[in-house]
Amino acid sequence: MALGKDYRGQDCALARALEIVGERWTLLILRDAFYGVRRFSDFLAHLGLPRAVLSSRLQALVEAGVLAKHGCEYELTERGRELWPALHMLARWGERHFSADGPSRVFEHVACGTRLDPSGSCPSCGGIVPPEEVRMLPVPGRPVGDDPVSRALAEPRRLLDPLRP
Amino acid sequence: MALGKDYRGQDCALARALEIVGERWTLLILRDAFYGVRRFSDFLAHLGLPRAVLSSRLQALVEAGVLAKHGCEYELTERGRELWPALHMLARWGERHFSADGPSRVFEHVACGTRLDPSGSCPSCGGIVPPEEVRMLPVPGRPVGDDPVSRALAEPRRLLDPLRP
DNA sequence: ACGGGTCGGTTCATTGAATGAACTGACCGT
DNA sequence: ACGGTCAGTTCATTCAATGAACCGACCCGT
Repeated sequence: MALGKDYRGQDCALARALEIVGERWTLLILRDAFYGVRRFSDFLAHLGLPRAVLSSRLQALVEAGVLAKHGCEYELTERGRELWPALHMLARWGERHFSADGPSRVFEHVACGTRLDPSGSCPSCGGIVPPEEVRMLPVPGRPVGDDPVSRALAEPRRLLDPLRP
Repeated sequence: MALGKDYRGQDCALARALEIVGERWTLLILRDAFYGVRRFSDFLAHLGLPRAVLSSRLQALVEAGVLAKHGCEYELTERGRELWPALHMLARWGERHFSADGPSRVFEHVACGTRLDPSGSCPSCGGIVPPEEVRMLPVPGRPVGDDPVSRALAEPRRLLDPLRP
């Protein structure tokens, strides 16, 4: 964004949220974090954004308490993990309306194997499923990128499980 | 955002969604649309963004089928109204973590008067409440802007009800 | 019919963020 | 000591955001 990333004068919770996660690339960085990406070079290779931007975004997210830096790994905090339902809803909306080829990944509740509904709830258990209890399953037959992250995400994975052992 | 608003090469529904609603100001414009704002000058006065940016965003949203232009009014389409739960969740997240003074507005289910939970569901009826069935109630004692929209939003309103009669 | 005001934009120069390539320095394994 | 990877920083270039000025259509009162 250009010229001031803030939304001064808006007495509105949405404006506060967008000042943190509303900049270009930020929500995609967080999506990767939910997929288990933790290292600078992995974000870089998978998202293809400029290094300077990634560095700046990670720093801002750590300052906002959304990510925490442990050594050279960035991990979602509780505050960050609470974004999962909103992120999931937004992604399902994009999928319904703008993904010509249908979903590229589906999400299910680990406990019961039921596919989540668009709101992020488990239809059989009821209620929003936290990310630790969600498994992501790639839809087969999709092109797979040639970076290590894309290859790792071609296998089913539980959210938040680190990509590297 | 600068240099390409798209996220090429991401086979991801979230990237598709962000190409539509991920640019600066866009989600705030849509929030105002849920509050009943429909006219160019009302968006302008309430958000305080440059006219050129508002014009460009409204045009893009119409092209994407999120808004529809009727005469000189912009209205949410069904596709646009489906964004409500995601928008609400993001706003509640911002409110929990970054609104020092607590909520400035609260939201209740018109049918039963119950306050919505953070996921946008009605605790007593169960299930996500569509925006037509949500009433917004401003919290008293807040500073009110001096534009017509801010004054109108200082009264309780049902979402999507046009601001002007 | 004319003049003034509002509305819904477009045009334009300036500013600053995003981009991408090059560079730096720490750490590792051999 | 050497080469390679990793995690950034620096820097020139490009392009979107900003804000002010401008423009035409429409309405209203005279």
